[in-house]
Parts: sequence; C-alpha cells; structure tokens
Amino acid sequence: MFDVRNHAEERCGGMGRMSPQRQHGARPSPEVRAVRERPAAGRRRTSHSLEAVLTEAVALLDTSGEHALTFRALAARLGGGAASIYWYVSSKDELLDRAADHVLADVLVAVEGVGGGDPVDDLRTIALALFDAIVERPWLGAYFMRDTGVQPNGLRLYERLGQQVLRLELGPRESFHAVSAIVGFVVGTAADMGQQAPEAVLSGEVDRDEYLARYAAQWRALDADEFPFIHHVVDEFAGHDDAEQFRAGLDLILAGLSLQAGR
Amino acid sequence: MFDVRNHAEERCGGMGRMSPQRQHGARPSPEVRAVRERPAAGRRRTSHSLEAVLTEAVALLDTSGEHALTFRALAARLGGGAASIYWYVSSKDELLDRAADHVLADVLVAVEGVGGGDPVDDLRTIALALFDAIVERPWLGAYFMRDTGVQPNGLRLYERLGQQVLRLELGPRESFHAVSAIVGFVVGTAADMGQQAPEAVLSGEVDRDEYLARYAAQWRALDADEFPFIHHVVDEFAGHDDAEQFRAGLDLILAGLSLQAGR
DNA sequence: CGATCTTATAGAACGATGTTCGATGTCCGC
DNA sequence: GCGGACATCGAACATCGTTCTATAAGATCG
Repeated sequence: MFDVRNHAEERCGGMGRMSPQRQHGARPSPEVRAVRERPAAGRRRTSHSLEAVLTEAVALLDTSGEHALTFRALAARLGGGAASIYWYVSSKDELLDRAADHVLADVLVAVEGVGGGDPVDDLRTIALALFDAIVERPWLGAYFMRDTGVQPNGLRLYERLGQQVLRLELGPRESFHAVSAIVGFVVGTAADMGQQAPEAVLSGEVDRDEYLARYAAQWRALDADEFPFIHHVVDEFAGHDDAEQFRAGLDLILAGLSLQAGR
Repeated sequence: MFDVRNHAEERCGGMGRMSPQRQHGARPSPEVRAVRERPAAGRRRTSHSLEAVLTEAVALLDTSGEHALTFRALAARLGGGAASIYWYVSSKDELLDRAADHVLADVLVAVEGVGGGDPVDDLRTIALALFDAIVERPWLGAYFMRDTGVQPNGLRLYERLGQQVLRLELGPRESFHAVSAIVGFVVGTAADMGQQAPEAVLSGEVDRDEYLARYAAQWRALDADEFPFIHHVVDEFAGHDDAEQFRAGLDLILAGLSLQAGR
C-alpha cells in the first residue's frame, strides 16, 4: 500500500501545484488517522469511518454542487453532528482534498489496462479518462493533486501518464515537461468546461443549445472590424461540443510531443 | 468603445467557460451602471466610483490573497460602509468578475504592439503575457472570461490571440480549437502554479527551493518499481522553473499547431 | 423657492458557515 | 471495575455575504 506517513511534519503540494497558505496540520492524533477504518463490529450510534465521510461528501457534491457541501449538511447525511467530522478531517480543505482523491480511485481503475499500445494513444486514453471525471465534477479540478501527502491517487495517475511518456525515450526534462503540460491542459480545460450554464442544470440538453445560441448572438452583435476572429469562429462556437474541443486541443499537444520524440 | 449593452436581459458566459448558477442580474438600476464614473465634482463624503472599488479590490487581492477580499475589508479601505459597495456591484461574484477584467486591461496594453511578426511567435508572446498576469494573481484564473457581458477585456484578449491564428489560414473549426486550447492551457497551468507554498510568501526565494527539495525527498522515498517515472523526473522537478515549464508546454501546443498549418 | 425624484451612502440585522471547546459516552486492556 | 484512548456531539464564536430601511445631497421642475 501507499505509506507516505506524515508524523507531524507538514504536508507538501506537488508537481507544480502547491497547496496554499492553509496549514491543515493534523491536530488531533495525526498518524493514527490511517487506521480509521475499524470494522465497526458493535457500532455505537453512527460510526462514520473516513470512507463513509468521503463517500457522502462526494455524493453531496455530485448531486448539489460544491456550495452544497457543508459540514452540517454532511453531518445530517451521516446522521451525526457537524463537529464529529473533524475527527476524520482537520479542515474543509482537507475534506475536499481527500474527496477529490477518493474520486480519482475510479479513474485509476478505468485506466488500469492501458499501457500496451502506442504510447501516444495510451496517453490520450488516460487523459480523456481524467477529463471526463473532471467535467462531471467541476470541483475536482481545483483540488486535483494539491497535496500528494493526502492524495496518493493523484500521484498514481500522474505516474501512469508518465509511464507512457517514458516509452517515448525522451530526456528527463522533456518527459517532465510533457506530463506537466498534459496534466495542466486537461485539468484547466476540464475545470473550465465544468462550469455549467445558469439554468441548464434543470432541463438538460435543449437549454444548452439555446444558451450557446444566445451567447453567439451576443458575439455576432460585436463590431466586425474590431472582432474579426470572433466573427470567424462564432458558428463553430455556437455548435461546439466540449469533448471534441478538448480532444482537438489535446491532439495539438500530442502532435507536438510526437514531433519531439521523432516519431 | 465596447457597447454590449444589457438591458435587463441576463448575461451569459463565453468560450466554453460558462458562468455558474449565480444569476447576478442587475437588481438596482442595471443599465445606468455604465455611467457610474461621475467626475466627482462636489463629492459628499466618500464617493467611490466603480473604478475606485475595483482598484482597491485588486489591491486587497494582491497584497493579502483572495480570502482577504471581504466586503467589510474593502469598505474599510474605501472609507465607507460595506453595504455601499452593492450599489456598484450586485454580488461578490460580479465584483471578482469585474476585478479580473480590470486587471486584464494592463495585459491588453502590454500586448498592444504584438501582431506584426511570425503568427506563432506572436501567439507565444501574448500567451506569455497572460500567463505572467495569472501567475502573479492566482485568483485571476478562476474568473477569467466567465461573463463576457461584464468582462470585455477578456473577450478582447481572446480576440487578439485569435487574430494571430487567423493568419495561419486554418478553417474556422481548427482556429476555434486552437485558441481554445491555448487559453485553456495558459489559464489552467498558470492558476495551478499560482498556488504558492504555505510559508514561501514570507521569505521569498530560498524557501521555495527548500520547499521543492523537501517535496522531492518525499517523492524519492516512493517505491522505485511502482513509481519509475517519478524517479525519472524527480531531479527535474526539484530544480524546475515555473516559467520554463510553462513555456515548454506551450511550445508543444504551438508545434502541433504549426504542423497543422503546414509550416 | 420648495416639492420631488434620483443618486448614493450606511447602520443594523439576518441567516449561514467553518471551526473550537468542553463534556460525555463507549470500548479495550489490565 | 477502572483508567485511558477512541469517538461523538451540543453549544457557542467569529465571520461572511447579503438585505432592509433610513437618510442626506444634488438635480429637476413648477
């Protein structure tokens, strides 16, 4: 298993994504936190377990969005008090860090078999899996690999991407830059696209097209001399598909990478 | 001038970046808001003006970070009450949207002369300018071009990037995808890199190296069989430069784009 | 000039949130 | 059966975004 133990030393960020000023530093019994899975033989009343906390947190985030994740709302779902959650998690930031990593476990499973084919194709496959996960869960992007001490799955995903780049036989620096670029593009783009339209949540598909159309109309109303490019692409924008747009951008990076690898 | 007037109709997001559920929809006298610049002849007591509000908001964000931007703190800086700010701005989201666009005006000025040389080089220049702005202000990334109705400068920057792509003579779809990819990469990467280390804010340079070193040590402690890639690039990570890392990733995209344009 | 409307400001309060504190209950080893 | 670690929770605190209402200064007009 993973075992980056943290005995009272501060955690760190990773991969260029540094954790901000928050110093969620394991106040109540830090190193025992990992064993918090107890089989729950004779559970007293609620008996949460970190797993249950994260699962319910993710469920809350998925169904009602980031602003709905509240210690009180989460506690209500768990059938307990809000303060109890602090026994498993030292702050809301850590809760979100752990929830993000909890979700990444599924992505990791989804790309388990990838690695046998063409390196670039495998890279694309993994990147797409990560993209899908973040688009479905916009909050994920903001907390992806912020603190690898608490997010082993993020590290594993980074590693899996890296292993494909490894087969391109580039130097360490080019390899590092390549994976960083891919991750940066995937997370950044997916997080952007995940921010839904105001009321499109309600009706689903039709609303999105109309939303785009109204937007496109606003663009078309701009001065043609001052905004030639916008007029050039407004039709593409009006009918664009997020996944295709992402894929096209990813392919630009991968094409550049292939070129660099001399393939 | 820009004149995307919004008479009581709802604003929209743009470019794939949709604004979330917030419907900051101009409650108190919407369309007059643009004229809120009054020369302040006989100012009564405080007399803010949108400009002053945004300037102080940005100053607060720059010196103390996003969490320090509070209506009360901002009001204290302006020498007035917190509720007064709502006359210029209908919500904190709109305040941040406008503050973000306010900052982009500087970027726009910085890239004013760009456009004469090689299209790809000009693209790189503009992207770098945007990158620098976001790295200095991590909060900018999250609010870049979320609501073009309130953020004309974001649109203008998008347009300027697009104009360079236009010269590559691609089809509308490829052009749209290219600019979207560049913007997505720039914003995503820069926002990530902007999240500073916990205490690195205090000491500046030396702390960052030590921070990276401690992180690298954590990576080196990982199992070499399970994490071959991480071991392969850990030295690069330990001594990496954010700007160089960004540039390398951007060049991958631009290389792919050059290939596509047949140059 | 005085009435009235618009522009602009601000104090007080509301509801919600993250977090802390202290008390209490439950389980295990001895 | 007893002490200490594990686990839970109610109550309270400080802070935040936001709303409501009152109010005063300029502009407009008869």
